[in-house]
Amino acid sequence: MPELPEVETMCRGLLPTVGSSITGLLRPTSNLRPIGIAPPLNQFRRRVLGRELTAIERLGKRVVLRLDSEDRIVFEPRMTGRVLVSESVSTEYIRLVIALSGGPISRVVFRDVRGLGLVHLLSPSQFGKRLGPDVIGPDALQVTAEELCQRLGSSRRPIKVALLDQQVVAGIGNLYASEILHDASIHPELPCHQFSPGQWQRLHASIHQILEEAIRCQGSTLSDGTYRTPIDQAGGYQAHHRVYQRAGQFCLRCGDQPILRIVQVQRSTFFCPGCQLR
DNA sequence: CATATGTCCTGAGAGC
DNA sequence: TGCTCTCAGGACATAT
Repeated sequence: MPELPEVETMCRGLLPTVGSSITGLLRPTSNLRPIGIAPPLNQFRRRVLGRELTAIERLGKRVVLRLDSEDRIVFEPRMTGRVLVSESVSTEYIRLVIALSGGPISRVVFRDVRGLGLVHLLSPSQFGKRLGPDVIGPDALQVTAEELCQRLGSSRRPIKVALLDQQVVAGIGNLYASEILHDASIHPELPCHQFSPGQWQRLHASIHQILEEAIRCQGSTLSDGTYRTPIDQAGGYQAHHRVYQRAGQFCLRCGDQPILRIVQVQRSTFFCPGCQLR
């Protein structure tokens, strides 16, 4: 499941496309249900053909390709969406191909097994309305401890639930939320309004610590193998997981409590009852 | 307004 | 073996 570190890895893989021009937009014929592409393919193609890529940016868990027309192509991988630049990749589940010329990368592929992902072409005003700062919170790598406290200090929600809210802070998903809270020694069910100033500081430090390390490892490739880097390699951060999918195994920090799995908002949360006190 | 729940999707794995 | 069932969780729509 692509969260901030995985999407950052996708963006870095796409960086060499800056300066290239779009020469084609293809949707492989298949029995696959077409994933959400807006506007419809013909109009999409008309607006992007011949355009130059001017920047690759990450917006929370989305990949943004800026064009010289100021339109933006936005990849939203959601659960199983993947961005690939590799030539030698299976054609299975490919939903969209962007052909390029004038640079080292000749095609960008959006592949998605479950098909929950989306690709949008947005004008500047659409982009501002749908993905502007009122809709998407500050990036998890930019947010300060003070901002976290401001945004959540009066919320009654459990911290794990609040961290998944992209309007609060952008980029954290289910996997890294558990890892971050374990690193910060904060119980996932602790309501935000009960936080001490020191806990906001620790949370902030752990957000940075965990996400930066996961980026260095190029993200987490889980046993289902759904996420891989843009050149189709496995990430490495799964070897660093301390709680995620480790229910029943002893905590790697305190060593005397087994990791528990609970469910919050219909999502699994993993934590150590010894290290993460309420 | 804040918070809670339902929905989409397909492959993997469990259980019989 | 082969079927059915459940689960995984992004973002958004709808409900309380």
